[in-house]
Amino acid sequence: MRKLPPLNALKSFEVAARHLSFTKAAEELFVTQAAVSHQVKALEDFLELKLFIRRNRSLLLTEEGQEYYLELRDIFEQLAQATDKLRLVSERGALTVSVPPSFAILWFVPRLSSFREEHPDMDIRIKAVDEISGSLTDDVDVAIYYGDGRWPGVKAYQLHEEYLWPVCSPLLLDKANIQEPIDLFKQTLLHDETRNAWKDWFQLVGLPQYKGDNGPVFSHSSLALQAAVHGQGIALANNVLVKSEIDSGHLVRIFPQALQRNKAFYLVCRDNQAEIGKIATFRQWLLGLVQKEEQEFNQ
Amino acid sequence: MRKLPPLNALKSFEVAARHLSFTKAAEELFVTQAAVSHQVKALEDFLELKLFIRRNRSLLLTEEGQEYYLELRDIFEQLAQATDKLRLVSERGALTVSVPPSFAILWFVPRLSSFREEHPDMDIRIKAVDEISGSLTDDVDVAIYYGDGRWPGVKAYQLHEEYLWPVCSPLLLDKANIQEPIDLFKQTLLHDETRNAWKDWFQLVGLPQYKGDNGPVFSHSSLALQAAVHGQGIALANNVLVKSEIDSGHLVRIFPQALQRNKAFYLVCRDNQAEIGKIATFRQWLLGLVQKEEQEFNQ
DNA sequence: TATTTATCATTACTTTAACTAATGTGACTT
DNA sequence: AAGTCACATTAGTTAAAGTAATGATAAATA
Repeated sequence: MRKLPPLNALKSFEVAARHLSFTKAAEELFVTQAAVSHQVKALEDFLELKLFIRRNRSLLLTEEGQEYYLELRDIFEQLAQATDKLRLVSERGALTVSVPPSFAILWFVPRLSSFREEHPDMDIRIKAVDEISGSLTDDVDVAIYYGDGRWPGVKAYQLHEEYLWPVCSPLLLDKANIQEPIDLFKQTLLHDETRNAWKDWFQLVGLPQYKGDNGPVFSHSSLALQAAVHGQGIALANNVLVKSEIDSGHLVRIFPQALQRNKAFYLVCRDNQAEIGKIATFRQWLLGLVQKEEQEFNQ
Repeated sequence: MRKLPPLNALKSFEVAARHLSFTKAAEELFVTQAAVSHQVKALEDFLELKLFIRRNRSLLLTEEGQEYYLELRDIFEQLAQATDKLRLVSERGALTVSVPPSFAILWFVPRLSSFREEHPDMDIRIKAVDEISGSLTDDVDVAIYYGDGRWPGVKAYQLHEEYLWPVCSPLLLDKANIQEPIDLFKQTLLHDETRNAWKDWFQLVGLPQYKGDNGPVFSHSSLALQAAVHGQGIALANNVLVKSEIDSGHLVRIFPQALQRNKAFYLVCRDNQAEIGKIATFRQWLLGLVQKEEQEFNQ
């Protein structure tokens, strides 16, 4: 039927053309430079034309090579996308979600059983990651990001309205005689890595002179909350993350003032994958759950 | 970088999906059924899902397989096109032209030297073919078709206005005393395989009762003209094909009546290749030449 | 119901394609 | 002039693809 060029040679060519170097291409392909040289030569022999101009220290594409490369790049891109998509259209098999650790522990994992009930065929693989940037990598299908909702190349769906509340354990509240914000000056403040949060809160309640920088700093807000549960001080907690500890009575909210931060947790996926099978299923479940919980809260 | 599926396995899959049969796919790929089976299995293993549902006498695609197949088909189509194009963008290397034999001998080949002069880097490979249908095959880039200009999937450019003229050698005309069309009744008529041409011509000149079916039949009009040159009878000749023999005086036109047939020679190429390098170059030369010759004729 | 047939799967083996290691080549660098 | 960098080449190895033979299954046929 069709007489297609040697496909594996095309792959070598595409990579070599992208790097304009056989040596670098070989690294990317985990083969030797000689292998790339062979493959490119085989392709050139098949096509009966030169794709590269070999200068001694530099490699450049011929006109034909340049044109072919651009088309091949698109073709391989399409192939990669079609293949990605394939993995995601079926309801069976796993979906990998990257989640910030605190959100995972305090909110996401406790709610996962509801997903398993609704979608027993679909497994969720959770990957806790600290760095947002670049966490939507090859092996990750969707992610939870914390931020302002503006990230390039992705679709982001906000989950909750979020605030920061001062919280502490009921025991501490009993014995410490905390009536007004100014009473916190004598207390240990617990910090996570969101900088200046306490300072901003004191500003909010009309105490701008206090920096609120005493007390231990935890790498993750879940650790700060854990410390608060154990009566080690007052934490400034995200309403979403702290919800279950408040519901269970392990922590109490000690003032009505809530600090708004223009940041929230977002469900994030690649722009062009938003509507495909598993990803849409997962999004519907997650956004539905958030909505349901907010309705219950407002009743 | 990207983790692409095994490319050769994709090819086997695409063919198998097209035929819905491993056996037929194997035939197309010139391998055994087992080879296709292995390749498809390897692909399914890589993707971790089934592409086919194997029933005992029938093979069908799973939903995922169907979706993947449709995308792959497009991708391979694009690849084939990009590769074809590549061969044709460069001015170097050959362009293969399929030409009906008579047109080749009488018109095309004699004019080829002008092309070589204008485009010394570009070789023309001529393939004389009798059958128009399907002559624009894999190995042929452009073709000359004879017909009404309507063929699906191709671009067709008409070359000349065409008519049929009665012609014979000057010697025969001398000795045979031919004054009016009715005098041809006593002459040997030479036929090529365009059926009913003489009959139609007699109808044109008001002699519908004569079928004009005596005389030898030649498989190609060039042979009929060759017979006419040797004084063996009167031929009904295409004005384009006979031009050089008339110019040289080997044949003379014996009546002014010209039979119109709504058919002509066309330059034909694949729809989507009309504007690429060599093909456009060749078309410009050919159409330009035709136009120049017609201008000279009209002066 | 038994037999044949068509089609894909599987296994053990062979062939071919891809890759490697070592070395060569030519031009720029120092 | 010696060193280095990057691709080419050659000969030999490894891995992928393919084959041949056989097995399994279910539909078609007798």
